Amino acid sequence: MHDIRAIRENPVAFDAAMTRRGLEPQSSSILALDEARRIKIQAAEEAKAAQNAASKDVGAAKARGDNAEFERLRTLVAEKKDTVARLNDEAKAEDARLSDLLMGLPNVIYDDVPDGADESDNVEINRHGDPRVLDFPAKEHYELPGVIPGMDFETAAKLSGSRFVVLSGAVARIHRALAQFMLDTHVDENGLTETWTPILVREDMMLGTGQLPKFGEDSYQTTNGWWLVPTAEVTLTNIVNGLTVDEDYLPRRYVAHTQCFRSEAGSAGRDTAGMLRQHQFEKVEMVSIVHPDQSENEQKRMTRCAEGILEKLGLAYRTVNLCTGDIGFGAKRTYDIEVWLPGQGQYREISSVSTCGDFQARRMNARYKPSDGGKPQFVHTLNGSGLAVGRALIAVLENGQQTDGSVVLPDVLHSYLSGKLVLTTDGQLS
RNA sequence: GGAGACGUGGCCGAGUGGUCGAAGGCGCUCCCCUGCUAAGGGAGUAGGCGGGAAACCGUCUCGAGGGUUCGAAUCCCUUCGUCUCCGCCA
Repeated sequence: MHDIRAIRENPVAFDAAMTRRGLEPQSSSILALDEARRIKIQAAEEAKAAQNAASKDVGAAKARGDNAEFERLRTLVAEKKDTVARLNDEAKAEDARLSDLLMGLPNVIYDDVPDGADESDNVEINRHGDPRVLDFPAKEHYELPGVIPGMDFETAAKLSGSRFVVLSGAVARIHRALAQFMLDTHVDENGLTETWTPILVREDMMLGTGQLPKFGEDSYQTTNGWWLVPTAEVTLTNIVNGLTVDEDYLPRRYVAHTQCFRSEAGSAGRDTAGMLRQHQFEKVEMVSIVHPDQSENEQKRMTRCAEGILEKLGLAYRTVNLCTGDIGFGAKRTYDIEVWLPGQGQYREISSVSTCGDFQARRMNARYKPSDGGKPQFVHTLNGSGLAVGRALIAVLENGQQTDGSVVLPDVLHSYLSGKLVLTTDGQLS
């Protein structure tokens, strides 16, 4: 949601911001709606003020016991009522029109976000480790002999359809180990608060974080109106929905390991092999609710948290600043972290760390009360994957592959795998 | 799933149709007094929206939405949530 006052004050800047998003200038239609809305509000409030004043006179007459005057005034006020109701409805309608328009417009992007049309224009800002060079043809994760028995797409298709998977045995264990490792690291070393949330949410929550109203096609909804979260960003961020917290409540740093559900509408045919892109997947998600002055540092901090997981897993990655054509609806800036996948011979997204400024906070009406006693201000919200578990599994499997087809797993998983850090070619841990 | 109760300001808690944005208490802020890890006195203490340079004015908000009424925190409906009892259950 955008600050209508800011648009009023500087419509040119707002149009420039929307243009960077590839949209037409919006300010003239916004300001027209705003003007109409304010006129209606004024008219409605003036009429209501008159009615309220008259109603007091009615009460006074009644109290006095002046029945004739009471009846006369009562009729008079009754007549005003219709006008007030009409003007009020009109004001609400104008307000809704403006709100609908604003809710559908994406966040204003920071200046240091590169211009560009698609992911090829993203700008690399960090790189760690060297892509592993194999002296044999690299396999994709689902081609590895030790993986095949534990990653069953046929059974999943029978159960649920395409873009689902059944994991079993060692592969399922490694998948779980990765999630636990990430969660523990974030809690023990990064100071995030472990959180467990619902994954079915009300529509308002999806509006709050920006999945709705524009991207309903990307998520699933139950018959009674709940939405399955596409990411725990929805629940973790909306924890502060509707709240005005004390300043010293901030920052709030959450991490949760949850299932995520995405329809993947529009990505038909893409990444159909393996478990890179699924309708249901797990993710360890980080969310920070911070004071506006802290959000710039916080994005760096969160990015380091995500990168740290990859470093501990011994995986090569690069971090890119998403360009204007690739960045999401609610973000002001997004750093994607891409892990090297030998099987594909390329870097693929495994984490996305976004700062949303006060964009989501305005939608959620999430504020903090300054310690100095000032008026409540909107908080800033950030979210980042730390990491996508399924993709981390892929990365670990592909990067650990050996000449003989076995897979050597990262040392940090030692305690999570009972010390068995090799996935043998027949699918066992040893 | 069935039956019932409840939802007021930062907190507690009055208020069942009339000048109530809302008594009182607590907490907090400022001032005075006192003079020492006590007490007392006074004032102030929600937010959104609209108008205004500002002071300030108007409007809305007593979980949320709608309705009845000249007028609702108070009556009605819907909805969300909490609690109690019964049933069921991982």
